[in-house]
Amino acid sequence: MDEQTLLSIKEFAEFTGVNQSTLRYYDEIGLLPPTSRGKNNYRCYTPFQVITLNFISVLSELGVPLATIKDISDNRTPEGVLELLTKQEFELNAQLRKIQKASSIIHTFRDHIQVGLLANEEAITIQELPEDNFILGDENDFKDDEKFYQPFIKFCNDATKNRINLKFPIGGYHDNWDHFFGSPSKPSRFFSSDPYGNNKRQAGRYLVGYNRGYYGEFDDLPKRMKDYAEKNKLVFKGPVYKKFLFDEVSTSEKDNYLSQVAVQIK
Amino acid sequence: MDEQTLLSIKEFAEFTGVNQSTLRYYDEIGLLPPTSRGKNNYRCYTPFQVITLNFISVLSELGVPLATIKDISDNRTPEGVLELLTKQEFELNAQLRKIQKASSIIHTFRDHIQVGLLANEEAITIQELPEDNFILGDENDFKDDEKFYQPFIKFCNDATKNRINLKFPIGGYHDNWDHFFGSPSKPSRFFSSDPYGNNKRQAGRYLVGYNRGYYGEFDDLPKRMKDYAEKNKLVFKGPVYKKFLFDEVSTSEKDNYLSQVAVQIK
DNA sequence: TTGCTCCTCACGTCACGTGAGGTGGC
DNA sequence: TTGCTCCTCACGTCACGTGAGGTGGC
Repeated sequence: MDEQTLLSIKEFAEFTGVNQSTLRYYDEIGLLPPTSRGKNNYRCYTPFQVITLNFISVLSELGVPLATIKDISDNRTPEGVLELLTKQEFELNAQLRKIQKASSIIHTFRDHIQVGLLANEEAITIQELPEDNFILGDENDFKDDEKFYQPFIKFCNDATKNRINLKFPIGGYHDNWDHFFGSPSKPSRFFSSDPYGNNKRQAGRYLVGYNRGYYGEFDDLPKRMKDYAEKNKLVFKGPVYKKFLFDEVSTSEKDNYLSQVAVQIK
Repeated sequence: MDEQTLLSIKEFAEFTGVNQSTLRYYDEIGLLPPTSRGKNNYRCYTPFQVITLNFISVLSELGVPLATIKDISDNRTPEGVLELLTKQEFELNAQLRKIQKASSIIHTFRDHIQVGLLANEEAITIQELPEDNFILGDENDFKDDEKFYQPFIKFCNDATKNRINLKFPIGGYHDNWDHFFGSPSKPSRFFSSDPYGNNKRQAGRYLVGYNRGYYGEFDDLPKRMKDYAEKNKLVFKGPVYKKFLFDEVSTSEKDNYLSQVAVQIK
């Protein structure tokens, strides 16, 4: 093995896309020492170490600790490496599912904000809404004229039990229009806008209104929607859905939260 | 907001699955300070901060730096958050592709090792092999009686140009049987066992032999395969494929590398 | 007194990245 | 002399995790 056929740290880094300082670190911890040292004490790698390093970096990028990789590598046998790889394929599937879940969470939030930005906030409008999945929480129990902190805490508490993933946006649900009109800030239940949820908001024509203000503040929106419905001879059916298009996540000012209220029309 | 409706750090950690020490750290860097401090200086969180924290942890788990999250969060507007999320959805797709690529690399290595473990190393056998994708490198140029270090370095050098991902297992390719028989350790080309490659090893009947030893050491395997073919009146067609089932990655001893040689039978 | 929950501060850790200061051959 | 590649050593960084030692109310 003459020196011409060995790789300098620069070439080795270029072939593998791994930083030189990372290579020195791998040398330091004994994970991948160069095959030899040339004149000037330069590190020399054999071309085939490209294969080893590439394998190491695939595992490392997947989050396998270097100590684990070193353990296997120090005492590598086909059986041992096979076991690691089998475990990793399993792990990879878990990672894939996690990313897909994160993707759907981000998509749902993005969708909420986008609907908010496109909304004509002042107007009450009739809209054709598509089917929408969600998961309902247990029935809320408002004692006296309590705010919704307690019911919300209960909703969080029961989340695991109800298979609710609290990372999706959360909305309010009223059994029917009269319930909403009577106590607009006290939803019968909370729901999670989980696209894999097994409750469905039907596709169809909805009367939709918006309101700026903190969670539960609807000002005169219930009345404006009712007036609109009476003027246009509309009859409501089914539950009332409240979504918080702008909330904690997307606005710093509480007065600027944007709620959407939707109820289906017969 | 009386203290009963505020969450202790313990409850907050339980609702969100985030460690208490992480919460203290988020407080310290100003990313998510508790709404207030109770008696004893205890941290008190409002229930709705569950939403904020969940959002933070989704982003953080995707690798968004806390400093970036804090920047957006400090001055959050629907437009700003929308922009971040749009960027993140793009990023997520890149992550997905990366994981899928890693998955196929790991699967391919696993497959190589598994074939090696199941192989009857002593025997020359006729096997029905499935179609197999790969990517061919440029033609090798062996000067004099040079070892394959130089050609291999050239293969690595040209990898990007040839769209070869060096993270997949690498094998040797001979244009035909005579070339292999004449110089078994000097393949015409190297190839990468990339399942998305656009070269294909045909499905069909192959004569397959194995040999223990370092890269390029085939001992009497060529002769044994030839003898077997003559005895059984087999005629070879097409190229010879050499795979390294056990290599740098799966064995520490060079003498224990396991090569597989396969050539199609008419 | 014991248990429990919380507090702060300091230090450790993982996998590097970033200089600072120096070498050695063209 | 200048440029280039490499070296070592020290220190920084990111996002926490882990104690150690202390408080405060039942």
